[in-house]
Amino acid sequence: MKPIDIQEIRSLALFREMADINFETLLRGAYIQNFPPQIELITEDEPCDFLHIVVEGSVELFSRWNGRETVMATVRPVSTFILAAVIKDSPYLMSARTHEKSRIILLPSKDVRAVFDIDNIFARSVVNELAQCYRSVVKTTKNLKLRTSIERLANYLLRQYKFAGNAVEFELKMEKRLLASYLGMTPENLSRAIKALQPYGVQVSGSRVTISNLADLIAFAKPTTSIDDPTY
Amino acid sequence: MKPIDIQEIRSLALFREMADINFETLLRGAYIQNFPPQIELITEDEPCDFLHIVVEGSVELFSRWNGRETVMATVRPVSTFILAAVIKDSPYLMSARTHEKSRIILLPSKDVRAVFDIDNIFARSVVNELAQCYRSVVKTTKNLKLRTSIERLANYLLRQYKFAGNAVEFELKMEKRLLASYLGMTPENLSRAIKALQPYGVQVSGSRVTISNLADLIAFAKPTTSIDDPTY
DNA sequence: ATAAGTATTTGATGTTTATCAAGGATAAAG
DNA sequence: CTTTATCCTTGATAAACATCAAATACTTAT
Repeated sequence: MKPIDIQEIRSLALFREMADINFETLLRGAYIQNFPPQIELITEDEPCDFLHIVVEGSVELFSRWNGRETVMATVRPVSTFILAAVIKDSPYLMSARTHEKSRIILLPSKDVRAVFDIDNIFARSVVNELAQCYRSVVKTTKNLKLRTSIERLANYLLRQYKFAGNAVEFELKMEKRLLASYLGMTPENLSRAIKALQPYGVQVSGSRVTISNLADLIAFAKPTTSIDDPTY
Repeated sequence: MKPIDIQEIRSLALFREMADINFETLLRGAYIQNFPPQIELITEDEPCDFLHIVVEGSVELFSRWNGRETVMATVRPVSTFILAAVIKDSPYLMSARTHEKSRIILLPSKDVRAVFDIDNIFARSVVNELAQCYRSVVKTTKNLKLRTSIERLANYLLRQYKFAGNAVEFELKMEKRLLASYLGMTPENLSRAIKALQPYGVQVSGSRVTISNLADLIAFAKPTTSIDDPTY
């Protein structure tokens, strides 16, 4: 593993404060691997063997039922996924596949649990991370139950606007097909939803988004911290 | 507080294994209160002052946005709610109101956090509880994104059937209006969804549910552990 | 027990969203 | 630079779901 990777992982909130010796224990058992795009890394319902950390590229978390499939989240560097399954030693609730070519670190679950058992600082970081994850999924549920698909898109664009440093022009971070699934709609309806936002000052050409009338878009989207602020 | 209540709380997974002295610290700052039905106990976006424990009655967790409202969960004795907000010292993401007349214990957030800081066993219980909560909301999201409203109802009925000890006759635990909101549909559509399940051997009269053809209902609902098993 | 109020059901209708089919744009591969 | 494949868009249609209004069934209070 490259020293630069180790640095980056160590700087994650989850690992930042733990004892050196325990961090080293985790690293000793760690694998690092490069995966091509579209490789299924983990599969729903299977036992949980590793805590995954995306170092480069990106990973989709998705779920299948009865022939249908939905994107639950996209994980970008540097962050971990499926911590809850690792801690509870339970099967995965979601599948994961690389979207782009990705570099992934695999920490054996039992090492993570062993360190969790002896390092109280790490245990506290795990609590914070899980509380964060929990709140994030609650926001997702509220978003799905309280808003129409056009409203979800409008608020998604405003979140991206903010993420881009209040830039009224930015690039979509994923293909529209994936974005549609993430937002809980079909690709066809995403196309139509984009058109429906034109009167509120949104232009999308390819992956380039331009918000020409921020005030109108905000008035339509009615964003609220308790759904749309990821830090809240 | 009655000794019987203390017993029950102590027997919750969250408090079962912590040191006596710390449990007593929590109790010292605790309030217990009786609330009439339909009292708003906590309000979304407000600072989080207490960890709540329902001892008797029931509480709805719900959320509002733009004049709409949705039921996120129903909390029944004996269990806690809004642990994540307490631990992160963040505003509530959901509102809560008593559904029936309820007895609620209030543990000041700062006491909970103080004990969390010194009692590692308690901290580990918090992790387990949060991981559980997280997985539960992920299941909710999958349920909403992958299933139609009739499918959600069918699987809900099967979960209740199981919860009632595999009884093909049982009572709905909440009013249909609330159930509809919980399942992400209108009351009108819940009525129609119930009718739509008649061909699969479901009769509902008032709050009494009878499943006369379990095999057919299962074949239609296609339940899966990774969405429908609360212990998974 | 009766009346008033609330919850549920039903029918009619409208909106939202999905599906299917086809055409157009874009990107990767030769 | 062209071909091929993939993705995206558009239109037509259908299904799912919401809304409104009215009727019926429950509850609750008197």
